[in-house]
Amino acid sequence: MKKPYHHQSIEDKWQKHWQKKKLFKTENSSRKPKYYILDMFPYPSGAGLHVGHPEGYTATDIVSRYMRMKGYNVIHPMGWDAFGLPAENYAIKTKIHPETSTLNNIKTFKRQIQELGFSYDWDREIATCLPEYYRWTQWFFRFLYTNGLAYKKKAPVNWCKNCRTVLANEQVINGHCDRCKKVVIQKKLAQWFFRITDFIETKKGTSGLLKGLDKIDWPESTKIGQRNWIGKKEGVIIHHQVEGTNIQLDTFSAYPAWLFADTFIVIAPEHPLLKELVRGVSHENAVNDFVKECKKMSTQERSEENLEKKGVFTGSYALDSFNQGSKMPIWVANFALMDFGTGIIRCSAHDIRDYQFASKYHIPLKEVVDRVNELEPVNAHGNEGTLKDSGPFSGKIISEQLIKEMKEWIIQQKIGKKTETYRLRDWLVSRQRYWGAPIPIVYDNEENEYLVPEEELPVKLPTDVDFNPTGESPLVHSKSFHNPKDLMRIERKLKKSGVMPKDRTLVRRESDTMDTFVCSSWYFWRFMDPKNKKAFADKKIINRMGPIDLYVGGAEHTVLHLLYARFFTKALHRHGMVQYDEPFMKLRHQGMILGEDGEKMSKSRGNVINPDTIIEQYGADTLRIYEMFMGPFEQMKPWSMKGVLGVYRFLQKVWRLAVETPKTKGKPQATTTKMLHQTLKKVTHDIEDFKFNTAVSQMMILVNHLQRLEKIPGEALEMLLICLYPFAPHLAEELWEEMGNKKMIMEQKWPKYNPKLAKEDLIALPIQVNGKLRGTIKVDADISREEALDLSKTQPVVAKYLKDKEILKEIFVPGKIVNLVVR
RNA sequence: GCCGCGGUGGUGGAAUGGUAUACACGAGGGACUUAAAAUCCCUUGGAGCUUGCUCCAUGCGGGUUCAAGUCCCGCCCGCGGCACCA
Repeated sequence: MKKPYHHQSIEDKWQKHWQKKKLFKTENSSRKPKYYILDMFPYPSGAGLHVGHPEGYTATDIVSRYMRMKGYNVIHPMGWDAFGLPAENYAIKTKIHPETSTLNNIKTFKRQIQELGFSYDWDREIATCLPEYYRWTQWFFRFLYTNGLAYKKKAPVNWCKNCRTVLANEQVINGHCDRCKKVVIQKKLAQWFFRITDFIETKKGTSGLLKGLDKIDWPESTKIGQRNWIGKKEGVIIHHQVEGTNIQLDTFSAYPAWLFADTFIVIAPEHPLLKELVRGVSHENAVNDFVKECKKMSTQERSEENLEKKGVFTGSYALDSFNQGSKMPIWVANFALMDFGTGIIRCSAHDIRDYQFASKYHIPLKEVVDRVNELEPVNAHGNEGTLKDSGPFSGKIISEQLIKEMKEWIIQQKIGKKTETYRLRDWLVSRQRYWGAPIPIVYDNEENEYLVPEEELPVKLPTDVDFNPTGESPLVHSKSFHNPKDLMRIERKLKKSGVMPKDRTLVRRESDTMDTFVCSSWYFWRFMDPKNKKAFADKKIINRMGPIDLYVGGAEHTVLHLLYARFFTKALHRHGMVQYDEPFMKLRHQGMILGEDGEKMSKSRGNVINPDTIIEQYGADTLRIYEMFMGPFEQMKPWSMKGVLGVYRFLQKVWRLAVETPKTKGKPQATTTKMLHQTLKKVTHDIEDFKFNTAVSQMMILVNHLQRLEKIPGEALEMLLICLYPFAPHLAEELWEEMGNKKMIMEQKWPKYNPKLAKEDLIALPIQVNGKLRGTIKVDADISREEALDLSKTQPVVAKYLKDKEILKEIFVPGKIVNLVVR
């Protein structure tokens, strides 16, 4: 009876069956324990699904199917991160409305994802660009605003001339736009910010963005990435009086070892105190010119590594708090940055940058450590040397302990205080773009801002817009967006509630939209209660179904998305809306899949693999298993068509085993039973540890074994199919049915392996002499020490090495090894 | 410069301090076949010779240990992140 493995019809059959019967629908009311497994939802790009997507999705699908068999109520949803620049840029080029292209892309993505047979509950599908979703994104804006966590500020912002929009700090890579790679410049604009910095440290019972990391199961490198991004530095602030005035200048120091060496001070050109420091007309002119020159430069130019260090003397001196009686000239310098420390720096010969600056302008320097090499300035961050000319610290060797003492001394002497600085800034969320959620704010004739009342949400995106970027949001010129009738209605409501004075009139809406990262900062809650019309999600439900037990996605979201989602969770927690203050309990990243040439897949290189082609030729089950078998989940790895074929052959082998090999009802032989339990054990542990590649190889070992049998015991086939099911659900389901089972394989319980049966009872015990392998003996696994040693010594291959030697030491590790140390 | 990750056969990779190279790919040989494909079986880290034994191999150099791919110290190389950071 020959019947070929026909993957197309099998996969089509089971996918239809699953969908028609809604077999993966999750009820929030289930009595089973919940387990929430989430993929980072994709941006539905025009290019369609990338082979990198199914890598993560297969992993979560394996865990989902496994956990369901273990008796959990698994919530496993999928949706679309559907707002964003690419759709808008596409609209500019082709005049196709972003909504049209996005919905089209979603269709393609959904088809492709469904063809891979993932067990998503499609009744929970969401798309962030739909009004019923972004209504709640706007609700979150209201929530943050109401609680003082959203504010508008005129600030120098990162501006991309090409995209004609503001970018968050996180979207500026080396001074270049994250999207178009063009140089980013600074521009002063009124922008909306979220107060994420209020959540860095633990406060009011909500763990901070730093502390919270300690209690979650995330890759250590990701935690470190978040800590670095937050960039907490503990140090001291030093106070200085400006000579002849009451002005106080504060400088920051993270490492106070060299403070006695400092001889001059530099201040950032943007610093508000600068004006008050300028003395005399000539200095005033020079400073004004210099500030103007600095303003002309872009961030990129100003942070160029070998930018010429430039500065101008202000005419003022600060009194040195360390060296009594000394005066420190105050300079404006282009390397002093307003957004680090206090914007003012104490400078010394022990910093290469400061040293170069001082040499150029002939500013006197002082050294507090003897230099080894006269030509080189001592590195400021080195931690070697003995201090001299350093007040009470002269003669002491620099050490962690000494730094501590110096900090204490500074506080005692009242010349400074302890402080922390952070790299993290508040999150700039305004975007001068169309394809995003409108910010729910209106303005009156005096430019006062008001929140759009909740019942007026969603503030819908209009369709009468011109996409060509002008630097203003396309919404500015939309007539329907600023419809006077709507504004009057909102005005009446605002006046009625007493928020807005009677003598004013609303004139316009806020026409900026929100950063798409806002939409993706809360989507995991919407999945829990996607149809809710009264709230973004029911409070009881988000406490019941959350937090996310397992979150899987690319490592490129190490900072941005993960930090923002944590911030949202903490904001809700602080205001009593949710019981947990971390959203993602366990996080794993999939490694990037490279092209066959070992390079990143890209259209221009022509090394892109289309999942559709693989599915058509080899089937979804092959693609799924291949991507798991490629290598360690989190590791980067190149694609191999030959490898795909190998997996396909494996599945065909399984097929033939089940369909062509005669079955027997009897108990499997001892060796087969052993291998079954070993496989079950390994697959169980490997799924839980995300070691899918070795789980697959163990199943291959089992299949190779079974293939050699004349008849295959039914029990063995059953167990193999159960192990295989999470990986290749279509094939497993089909063969399960083929075996004559009435119930589906997905309804089976995940069997517990028998540790006794999984254990080998006869082992090949290696015998070493002086650590070198000299032979192995077949023995009982729990052989005694004496027996093992005796047996070892009498082995001819071993005895040869023991002849005329004195045995110094006998090592026996039960079940592992014998080592005889001789001389 | 700082932080993180990695370096094992021809290739992807496996290995709680305990037989390094599982599993897969590729290659070679054989069976089946008129032939090919498919399938199955055998061989496959390197070197040497006396062909079943010896030596050498986990980026390099040291160390700890009865025993190191694994732990420690010092380097080299590749990848990723941050960086005029006071």
